[in-house]
Amino acid sequence: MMSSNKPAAPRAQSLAKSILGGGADLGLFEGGPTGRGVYATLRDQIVKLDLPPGTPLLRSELAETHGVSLTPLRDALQQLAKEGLVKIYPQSRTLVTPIDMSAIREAQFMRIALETEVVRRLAKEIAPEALARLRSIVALQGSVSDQPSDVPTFQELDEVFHQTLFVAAGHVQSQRIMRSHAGHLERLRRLHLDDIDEAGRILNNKDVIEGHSRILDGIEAGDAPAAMDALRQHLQRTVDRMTDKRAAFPEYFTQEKP
Amino acid sequence: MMSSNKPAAPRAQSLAKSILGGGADLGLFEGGPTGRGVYATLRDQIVKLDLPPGTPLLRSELAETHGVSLTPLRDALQQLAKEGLVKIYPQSRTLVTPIDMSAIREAQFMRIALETEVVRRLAKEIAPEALARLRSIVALQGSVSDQPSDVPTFQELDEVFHQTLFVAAGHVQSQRIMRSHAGHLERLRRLHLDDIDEAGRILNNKDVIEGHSRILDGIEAGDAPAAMDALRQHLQRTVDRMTDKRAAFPEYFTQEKP
DNA sequence: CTGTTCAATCTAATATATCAGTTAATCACA
DNA sequence: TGTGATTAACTGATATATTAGATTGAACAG
Repeated sequence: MMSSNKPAAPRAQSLAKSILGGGADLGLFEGGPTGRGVYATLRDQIVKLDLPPGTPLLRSELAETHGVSLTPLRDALQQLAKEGLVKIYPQSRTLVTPIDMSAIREAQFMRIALETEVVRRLAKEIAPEALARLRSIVALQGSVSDQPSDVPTFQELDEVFHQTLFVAAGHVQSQRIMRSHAGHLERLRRLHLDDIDEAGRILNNKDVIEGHSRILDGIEAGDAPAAMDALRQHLQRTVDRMTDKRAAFPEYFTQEKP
Repeated sequence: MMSSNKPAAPRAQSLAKSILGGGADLGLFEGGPTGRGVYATLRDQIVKLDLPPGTPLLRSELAETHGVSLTPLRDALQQLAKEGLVKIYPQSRTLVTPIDMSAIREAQFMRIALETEVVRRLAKEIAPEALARLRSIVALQGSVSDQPSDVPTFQELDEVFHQTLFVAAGHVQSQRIMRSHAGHLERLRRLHLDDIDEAGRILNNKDVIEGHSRILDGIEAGDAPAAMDALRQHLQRTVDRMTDKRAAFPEYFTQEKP
């Protein structure tokens, strides 16, 4: 496993892009192409905090800005509301929602539950080519440097790894459903990624790679409890690193009881 | 535990209704009250197979039949499409989808994964009043007879039990998300429930009650593996009883490779 | 008889208008 | 000064009209 100080190799970048390139809507948008385009744009802006929590979304303005009529815009806002990223107040107004820690906990719960079950099943049976693919992803991660400029690529490969687990288990759809409810978590993650030093701390490449390896070791050995424990520790470690950003950005979060 | 040949006691029925009474949309519909009403009606018809797979849904007719305009009808159809119950062909037509076994497998996978994690967490920590509540639900199930007329009530209590597990673990939202993708499974179940003799065989009260009790025993003993295994067996037993209805109703199902 | 082309019809997506409810500002009164 | 009522403006939900794409059937050619 080599660690290089150059930008991520083209292979690492292209693999991540080709698998994850699909786009923001995860196939969950219903409606025509116009609405889909507005939805993707708005979702991106919300998740990237370009439209921060509390922002009022004025339909007449948005329709003009995006050059669309009220109907596809409505479709887009309804989908965003279903994901909890927007709150539509009937007959009144539409606001970007604050980051909701309970939604985040739910997303984390779902992830742990679903992915643990995936790993359990893979430990019982996995196609050799799937295991080989997972191993090669981990190896590819090892070729990505710790440089801040490579953080996005490493993170994408991390996502590829986890997605490949679901693919191998034949349950991609569950991952899609799970991810479609992860908008709050994405925003929280964004608060961290905006700080590149901190991002580096969160995504400690060596730790992540080791975690992935231990998961695969358990799977390969047919040892479901070991694989599941490795995954739990891996995911828990990720969660623990999310230092509480609420003190720095209280206005971004829902008010929660102590 | 007494088994009576009279219709389910009012308490059993009222408890189930008061908890599950919420309605068909699980809070996932976005749009106004008109669209919500049409959505609920259509979903009910689809799930009950009153609108069987393959049925074309003509918007002009539906709008007239339900006394609504095209916009709320559109909202309703889009939500149904998101749940996979309807397929909207752009610029062309809208059809009720066939029952998709892969969607059913996904729903079952999600259920097993989420509920196993719930049970695991409850075995580590559960509020005494929550455990008492679960025990009382099981006791109430024991008071429901095996009579065919009591099948709906028993089934509802079954749902109450499982929902209460999620409530106790603080993850009701995950269950809602899971159930919102269970329309295909609901239709398959419907094929069975239409045959009351078979429904009785599927829902063997004593087995179900015993399964619930073993889950709670594991939880109460703080024995996560035992509780989880009990749940797995319980859910697996339910799945196994779903005899393959495809031979009898091939036209209701998607074509699958053998 | 089969395949291709074309036009009419049908249906969903989008555009625009109207209705229904909410909100904020102003005024009157105590 | 504070409170309640009124009204105009604003915004989302619904209704209706138009556009864009798909489908079907008829006619024609080989």
